[in-house]
Parts: sequence; structure tokens; C-alpha cells
Amino acid sequence: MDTNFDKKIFIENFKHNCNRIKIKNFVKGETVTTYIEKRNQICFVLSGEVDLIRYDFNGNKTIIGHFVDNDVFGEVFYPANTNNELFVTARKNSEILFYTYDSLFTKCRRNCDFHKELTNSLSELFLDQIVSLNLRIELLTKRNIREKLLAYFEILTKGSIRKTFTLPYSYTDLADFLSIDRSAMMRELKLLADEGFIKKNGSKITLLY
Amino acid sequence: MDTNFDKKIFIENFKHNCNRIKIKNFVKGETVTTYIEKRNQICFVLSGEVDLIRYDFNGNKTIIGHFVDNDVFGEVFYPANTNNELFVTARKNSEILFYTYDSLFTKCRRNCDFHKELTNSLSELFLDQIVSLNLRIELLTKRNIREKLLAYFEILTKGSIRKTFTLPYSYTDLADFLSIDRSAMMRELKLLADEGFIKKNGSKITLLY
DNA sequence: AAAAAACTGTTGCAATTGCAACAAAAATGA
DNA sequence: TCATTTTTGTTGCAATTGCAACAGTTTTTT
Repeated sequence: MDTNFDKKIFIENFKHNCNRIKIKNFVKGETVTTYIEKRNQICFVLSGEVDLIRYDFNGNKTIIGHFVDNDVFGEVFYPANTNNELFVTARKNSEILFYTYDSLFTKCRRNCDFHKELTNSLSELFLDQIVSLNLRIELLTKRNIREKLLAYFEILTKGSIRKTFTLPYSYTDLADFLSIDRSAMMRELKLLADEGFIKKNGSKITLLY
Repeated sequence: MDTNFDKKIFIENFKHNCNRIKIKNFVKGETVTTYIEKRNQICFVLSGEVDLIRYDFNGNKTIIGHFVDNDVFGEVFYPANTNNELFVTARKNSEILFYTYDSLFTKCRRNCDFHKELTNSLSELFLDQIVSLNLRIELLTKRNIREKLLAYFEILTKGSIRKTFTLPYSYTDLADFLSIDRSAMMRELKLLADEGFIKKNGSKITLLY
């Protein structure tokens, strides 16, 4: 995230008591919110990590989204028609800011500083969100497991010279994130290792190409 | 798209000659822009339809995105690291507004009306874009061809009582959009018809459930 | 109006992926 | 610390998907 968005301003303004804002802490595993009913709130990750989860009728779990520092989420970003039950759970202990709105783009009557700052920041936050959603689509449109894995590794090593990294997910979760079967993914990882493309040691992976 | 964004204001302001804006017309099949180099521009669809296309090294074409009235696109929305050549082509004759920026979130020195309007509208445009990207992710995370098709049909019939619709894509393009093999998709459509879930007549489909 | 190009519908076969199951290892928590 | 739960690594088998190919249809271009 390379926005200029300053979370200190949020918290500062919270102390000034804009009544539309609430900050809550969640422990790992706790449900942060659901997308089942309209809540008219935007959620910001102040710290920690949360996942947007979907279970389908076969019991398949999919990690639809994964949100970290300064990411925004909430039912307002989600198309209304999907008849899935989506919910957000904390992957780590997390601090979440909830901003409740009547109409997102009208100014609050108090014209509080927070709200001004929010309006200015929204575009930037949204833009960042678009970029990361596009990155996700880039992954999901890959045609097979191998390409999904390699594209994901590409992201993890992006910008760094080192070709070794530790996966931020468990393998179970990684499969759910890439929307593929775990055992098929493990098999493909083994193939990638056997064919000399990667070296794999637990959750530490080195790219050899 | 249910924004309050008013494209007339854009065009009006164009006449007032903000030098950051250009409007161009493209005929079907023409390349609108590429995401290969940094162009510092946001593109708006004023009319028509354009596709964001990726070809992978196997020659597979994927329709990464599809943009219609009031949608925004451009390389600024795309993660920098993907080493694919992405380009946008006109699916229909289209009218595209290009907005060139130095820094997206600083005001242009002239402080022209267009720019004010833009700043105010950006959040809304971006929010809409997020929603449609999430819808796309919803599709792409479905675990098999059948579920992708049914989820896509769901979108097409959303809001309407009628369960009959004409596909807005050719079958070839639909497969590229869902990131699946065309012949496998045709086979699945046939199965869906044989099993009585849909009725299919050319590009006209009726849901029977 | 004829020729060329693109799209549809279909199939056999091969490759990939998903499913189920289980033992071993690691992480969690009581 | 010990018991329980979760994750990892693996495999055989079945189901799904992709690939290649081709004939017929429709659309586009000349």
C-alpha cells in the first residue's frame, strides 16, 4: 500500500468524537462482519489481517479476499445479488475501524475534520483497492494450477532481489485463496520441485529460475 | 452503474478546454490503449464497450475485463509487476475520454470545473469499479465450469423476472471471459440443457430452475 | 455476390484436477 | 505437559477439463 492515507488522522479524529466511527479489536478467528445484510459501513484495517470467506453448498471454502493495513472492505463494495453468505474473519488479531454512513458521498452535517479527511482519502483508498483486486483477477484467470502458483510467487518476490520467501499462508489457506484443491496444489508443488523450478522446505520456497 | 456521475458535465467541460482531457472515437476492433508502459491517464467509457485482453505464452486469450458506460480503466489501476502485455480493444464502436494526470490526486493548476467535478466523482466511479471487480472475482472463484456458467447467468437475469436472455458475448468470448476452454464450455452447456436446467437456442438461453 | 474469416457445435483422447483417505508432523490449548 | 486439533504430504482413482480437429453455419469483407 503506497497511499498517503494517514491512519493517525483517523484515530485522532476518533478522539474528537465523530459519532460515525467505531474502532474495535478482534482476536484471531473472530468474525468481524458479514455481507449478509446491508450495514452501511465501510471497514478499514488499522492493523492485523482479515479474510473475506465464502463457503459454497459443497462445503468448499474460498478466501475471496484478504485485507491488510489500510485496506477497505465491507458489504458496500460487494454486488448485492450474490446469494452467498460471505463473512469476514480475523486471520490475526486485528484492529478495525468501522465507518457508518447514511449516504457515502454526502457530507456529514457536523462537517467534522475526520469526514473531510475521509472524503479526500476515499479516492486513494479505493484506487489501491482496485489495483489489488486486479492483481487477484490476474491470478484467478491463470489457466492452471502451475501458472497460478508461479504468478503468486511472482507477487511475493516482487521488488525484492531475493528469490526465497516464506509463505504468508498455510498451504491449506493458499489453496482456498487460489480457489483450487489442496492436494492437487501440493502435487503440483512437488512437480515444480522435481522439475527444478523451485526448492521447497516447509513453507519456505526458493525460486530457481 | 448507478452513480450520480454525469457524463454531460465531462463533455461540457471538455468544451471549456481543460487541456488534460481528450475524447476519441474507436471503431470495433481498434486498440484503445495498452498497459505496457506508464501513460498516466485514466480512461472513461462514454459510449460503447471495450475489453481488456491478455494473451499468455500459449496463445490463450483471456478477457480480463470488460468495460461499458461510465466504467474507468487504464494502466493506473493495474499492478505494475505483471509481466503480461495487456491491451484494450473496442468490442463495439466506442467513445473514450482520456484524462491525463501528473499526480492523480493533486488539483490541476487551472482549477477548471472539469477537474473539480472529476475529484468529486472519482470516489463514486472507483466504488462502482470495485463492485464490478468483486463480481468478477465471484465468478472466477467458482470451482468448475458449470458453476461459473450458472453464476454468470444469475448476473444476467439479476433484477429481471424473465428467465430468458440473449448472451451479450459470442460463446468464444464468453469462454475467454470465464477463463475456460470453449469446447469444454459448450459441452457443459449441452449437459445443462440435457439435464433440463436450461434451454438453449443459439445465443438465447432460458433458465428452467 | 462471392470469397474469406470467424463462430458454433461436436467428438475422441490426453492431461489435469478434484476427491477421499490416511499417516506423520506441527500447532494449539487445557 | 499431554491430548486434541489442524496441517502437511502423499496416493489411487474418478471426474472434469483442455486440446486438436473438423464440418457446418453465420458474419464480414472485398
